[in-house]
Amino acid sequence: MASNPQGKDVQAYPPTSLDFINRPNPVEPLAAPPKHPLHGASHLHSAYTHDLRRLLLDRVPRDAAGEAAAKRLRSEDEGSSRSNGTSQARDLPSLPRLPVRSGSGSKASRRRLPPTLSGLHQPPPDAGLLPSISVQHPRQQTPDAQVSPSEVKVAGTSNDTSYLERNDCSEAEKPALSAVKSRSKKPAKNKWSEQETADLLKGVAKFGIGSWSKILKCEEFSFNRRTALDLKDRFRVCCPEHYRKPKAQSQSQHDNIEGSVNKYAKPNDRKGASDLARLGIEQPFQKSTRRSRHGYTKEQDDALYRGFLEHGKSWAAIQKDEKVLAERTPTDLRDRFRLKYPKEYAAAGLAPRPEVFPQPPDRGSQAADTRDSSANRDKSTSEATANTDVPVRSEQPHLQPADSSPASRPYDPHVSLPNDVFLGIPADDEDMDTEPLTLDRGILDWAFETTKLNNQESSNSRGEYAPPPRASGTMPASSSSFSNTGNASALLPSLATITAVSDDSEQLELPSLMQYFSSIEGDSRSGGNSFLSFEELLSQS
DNA sequence: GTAGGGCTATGA
DNA sequence: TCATAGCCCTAC
Repeated sequence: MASNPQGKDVQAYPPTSLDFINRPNPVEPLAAPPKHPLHGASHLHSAYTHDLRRLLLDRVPRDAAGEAAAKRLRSEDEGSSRSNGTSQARDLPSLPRLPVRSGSGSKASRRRLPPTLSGLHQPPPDAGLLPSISVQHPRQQTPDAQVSPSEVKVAGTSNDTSYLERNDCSEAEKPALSAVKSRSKKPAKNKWSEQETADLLKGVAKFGIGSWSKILKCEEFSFNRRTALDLKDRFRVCCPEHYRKPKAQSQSQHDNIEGSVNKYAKPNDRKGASDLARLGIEQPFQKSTRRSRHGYTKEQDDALYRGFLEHGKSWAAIQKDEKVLAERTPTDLRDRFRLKYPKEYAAAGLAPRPEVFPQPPDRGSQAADTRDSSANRDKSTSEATANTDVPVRSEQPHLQPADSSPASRPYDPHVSLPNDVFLGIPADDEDMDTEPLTLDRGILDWAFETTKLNNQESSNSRGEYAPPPRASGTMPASSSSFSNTGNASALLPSLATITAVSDDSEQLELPSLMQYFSSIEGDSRSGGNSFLSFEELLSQS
């Protein structure tokens, strides 16, 4: 802590964005002086130098509010020097004010999010100007790389929620995750074009109803990011009369099917015989040879369980032994038992059922990779299930799998929630009242690993924060390391804990992304206590 | 015959 | 459009 000529303490580092964030709430001032978010050194918020204040005012856009603030400052300066000559007013910065909810009298005690955490899973608004911290594929920033404004905009408004698709969270964290997901997960509509529909119908004419994957893979036809499921759904809309004859015994169900078709299908979505003829489809569609589905009765389930107790996993023996299961194949029985009694199934040393989430090429990026990783995940969950004797599927019925879902994709810092609560992008204040912000757990891995590293390495005995190795240039893979490091999950606060902060003065202190940026930029100061200020970030861009 | 894992019908 | 679960394919 240095001293200015007036003898007052000033902070020993340029103000970072987090300093502005941690400015006391004008509604509910902090009882304790704020600390630096990285090394915990206290600094007085009222100790900004006059030069800094002038600098900040120069940076503030000279809109009406900015002019008013400048005028206010000037008048305060003059007034204070005229009146008592004290430097108190001079030392109080007149920074841009935090937004204060109008008419918030009754909500003045509204809980404030720990600002250090609230934006960590979000890139800065101009993230495209900064080097990638992607886990697996860091973006190659060439010196002449130009980022168009539209690209930055896309990064800031993406609907991608991959950073939310995690299944390694605790039960307490799930509500928070689902809340954010429900807020941000809104995939864009991908309407079927006439050409796509024509290709679909031709494909059905060629391969038959139900061969959706074959149609999808056939190079003869082209589809815009469709899955086999999409093809089936589209065909059901276009040709309901060809798709799965409704159950004869239930006229109401038949009505429902027709009703649902009419509900969603526009008149020109329905394809009649004339439409098919125009596409060169003269023959009726080949029906699927697939057996129709039959739900299991309680009697069948009981018989299956009984048979398993007697014959173990000899499904054929069970099928022969239980009359009520005569219509099922041994594999059917295996499938049902796997689903209905996962615990017993795992106890028999069998792998749990794989979870399938078909994705179009672009949504899943690389289908082959998805499947490979999905298989790996299944193996790992199988081992976990066998070891813990806990049915994985029944424990996590609503979670997307980590690998086949977007969760498996690397953490992408260029994907963010549409609002940044502290970097100036307008935020929906009402949402903030009811929905917690979430933090990508990968950052916690990193924090934990870094802390551990600092404790181990005596070279940094002053306890200073050490940035990640510059050579890697990547953030640590989050899901695997976190789920496998029980220590990390034990030492770090759960998401629920973070979002449930009730004491306004409590703020978790985690390493800043700014620090990381400075390290991968090769800043020689990165090992010390210097941090990139706004000025430096702007100048580097 | 069984296991692993993919495909797709069904209904919301 | 999606989640669920019954059905299916293939390797061993």
